[in-house]
Amino acid sequence: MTAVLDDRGARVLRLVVEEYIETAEPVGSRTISKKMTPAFSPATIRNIMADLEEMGYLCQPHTSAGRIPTGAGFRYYVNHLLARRQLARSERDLLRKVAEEGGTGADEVVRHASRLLSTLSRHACLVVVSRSSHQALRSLTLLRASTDRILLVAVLQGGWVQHRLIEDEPGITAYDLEKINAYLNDMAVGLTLPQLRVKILNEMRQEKVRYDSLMRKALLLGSRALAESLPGEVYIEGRANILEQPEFVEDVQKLKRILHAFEEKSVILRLLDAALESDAIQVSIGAENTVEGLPDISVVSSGYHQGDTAMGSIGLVGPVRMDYSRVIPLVEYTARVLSSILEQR
Amino acid sequence: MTAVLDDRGARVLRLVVEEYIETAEPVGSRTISKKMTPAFSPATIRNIMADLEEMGYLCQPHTSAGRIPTGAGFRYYVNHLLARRQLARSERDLLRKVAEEGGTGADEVVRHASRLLSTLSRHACLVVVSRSSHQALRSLTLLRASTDRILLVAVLQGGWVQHRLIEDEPGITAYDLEKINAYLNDMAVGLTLPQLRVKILNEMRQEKVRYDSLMRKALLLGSRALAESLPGEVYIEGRANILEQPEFVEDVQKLKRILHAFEEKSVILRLLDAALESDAIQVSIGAENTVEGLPDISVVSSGYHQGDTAMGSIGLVGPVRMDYSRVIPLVEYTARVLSSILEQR
DNA sequence: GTTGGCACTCTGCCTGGGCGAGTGCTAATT
DNA sequence: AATTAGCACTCGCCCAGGCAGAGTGCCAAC
Repeated sequence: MTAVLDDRGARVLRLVVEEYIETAEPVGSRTISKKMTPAFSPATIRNIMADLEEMGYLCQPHTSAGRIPTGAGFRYYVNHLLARRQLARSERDLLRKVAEEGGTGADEVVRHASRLLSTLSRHACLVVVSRSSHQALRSLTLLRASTDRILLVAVLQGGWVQHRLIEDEPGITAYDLEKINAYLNDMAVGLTLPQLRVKILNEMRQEKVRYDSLMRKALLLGSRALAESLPGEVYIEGRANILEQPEFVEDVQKLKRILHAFEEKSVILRLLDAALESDAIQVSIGAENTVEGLPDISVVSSGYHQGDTAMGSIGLVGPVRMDYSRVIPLVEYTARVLSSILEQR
Repeated sequence: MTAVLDDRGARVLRLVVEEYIETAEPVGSRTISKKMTPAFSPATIRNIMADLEEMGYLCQPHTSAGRIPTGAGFRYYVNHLLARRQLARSERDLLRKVAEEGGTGADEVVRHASRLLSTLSRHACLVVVSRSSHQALRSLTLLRASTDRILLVAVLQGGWVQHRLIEDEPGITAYDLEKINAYLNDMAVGLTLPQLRVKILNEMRQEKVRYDSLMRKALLLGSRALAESLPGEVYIEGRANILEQPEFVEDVQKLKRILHAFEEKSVILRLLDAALESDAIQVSIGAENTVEGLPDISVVSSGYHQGDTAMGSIGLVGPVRMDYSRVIPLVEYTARVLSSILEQR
């Protein structure tokens, strides 16, 4: 699979890929011949291209059209041939500046960055904000929301706010609630949500709890609130950008599949899965991603973090024929900016 | 404009519209002739259709094709000819059942209903949850979110929760915050947010406030938190459904415009504007809506409410050639279910 | 190893003719 | 006076055929 190419072959492959990225049309030997330095005649190029085809890097949509890169071809290109284009200073500044003005809440910042990234890249941008099980609690408050519902508000390290409604334990007065708040807060602050959950379950087994009905209520409410882990948030910006890609517009089936995928949170999560735990950039080309039925898209994604804890991932979705040399640095830089902004809070 | 049709004309118009809704193709005189009871020959139908064209209800895409209804034709159909189809009992039950299981928070319920409506109708469904200026506050709480930020949590009548981060007034201790909470809560409960805002501004002018620094801080925080009214929420479900419509698929420009519109909150708001304050169903056909540049879509929408206060609106977006006889009752019923579910909390 | 030449293949595009659907008009019919 | 049959006409659509262009593979020459 990973047959190594000699210098000439690599150059041709690179030119074919880049030409194809630009035009979305099969690339012929003449075109490459003109672009090569040192120049070779079309005939020579044809020979080389035939070799590349044999190795599985190129293919012909039909006899006697030009060639287009295969998935493997793109993969080789990304792994070995990619000249990572520097972002223009103006773009870097724009990204940083706009992202910094993104709003007060951490969620807003993330969303803002994603919108910006989608505009700059002209691709659809997905973001996952994983409700981190690593963020420590800064405060935990229960409020009465209605006669039979209580609102749990959790503020996490770094400006993340979560709330959740829980069914009420009957007979909790406002006064009780205050006590319970104080009690839970004492227990909770500094822990992560999963840690808190374990702690609560442990406490509940303690002897003393049996005799203190208030404590019992507090623990019950707490355990109920944390029964399911808080779900992550998913944002998508720039969906309309997928219509900029001729290969999607020409095939409505693909369009449908992509738009459908965008409506399922679980699918998005799987698309950005790879990037979640790592800060390195992840490139999934064509069928490489873990989602069945989307063999025509590439995902370029990166995790972002807050201090030491992974917070989520951000990524672009486009056709296999993506301009990786531009998209990769864009995503990389955005993730970095995001991390650095989040760090400051 | 509103030229009244005689019985025959009305029948032909109705058949043309319904046929066109079904097939998306221009409708010829022969087709109508076969469907009419009592039957008329194609020639007669042609005469009638020519009359309808003169009145502006029909038009021909080109000489010697069949006819398609104009916007005015659809309008006349909706206003005078529409046989409102009953929803199947199964659909009604499904809608009600699923919507009732929609979750704990009011937002979740709304979102759920919208998702369901989009599936049943096979159109894109928009919902606006207007952060009502009519909902009374049930509680108002300030929490420390970080060293220089405070979190405002507002619980409104009926299970709506809002939060917002505000910049801190320096030097507010946890103890202060508790006092401030008690003070603000006293003032706020039972008022709507705009009312509270006015009250706060009034209080600030009072003499006594000058001498009580805590009160001053409280009012300052309050006024800052309410400086901008809380924005509404917008949800869109079933975007992929617009690809089910041949007229959109065939024209990428339309597709782009629609998808772009879906990415702008303000545009969505304007699309559902008409329905916001009224509980009656609103039908905007083609260019009738208030958004420039979307002359090809129809919006069928209805407000929903909670008790006596309007909460927002829900609507379907599709091509002008929508099956109004089905879509209208669907939206109507969903809005009603939504209102009744919200009432129970 | 590289190149020029050549025959071949395939697509895209244009053209023209035939077909079908639909129309408008007029004259005949009821 | 309303309806209908008949007829000539107009388009859009589909298909076949032809042509141009781009590209290929192979072979022989450099």
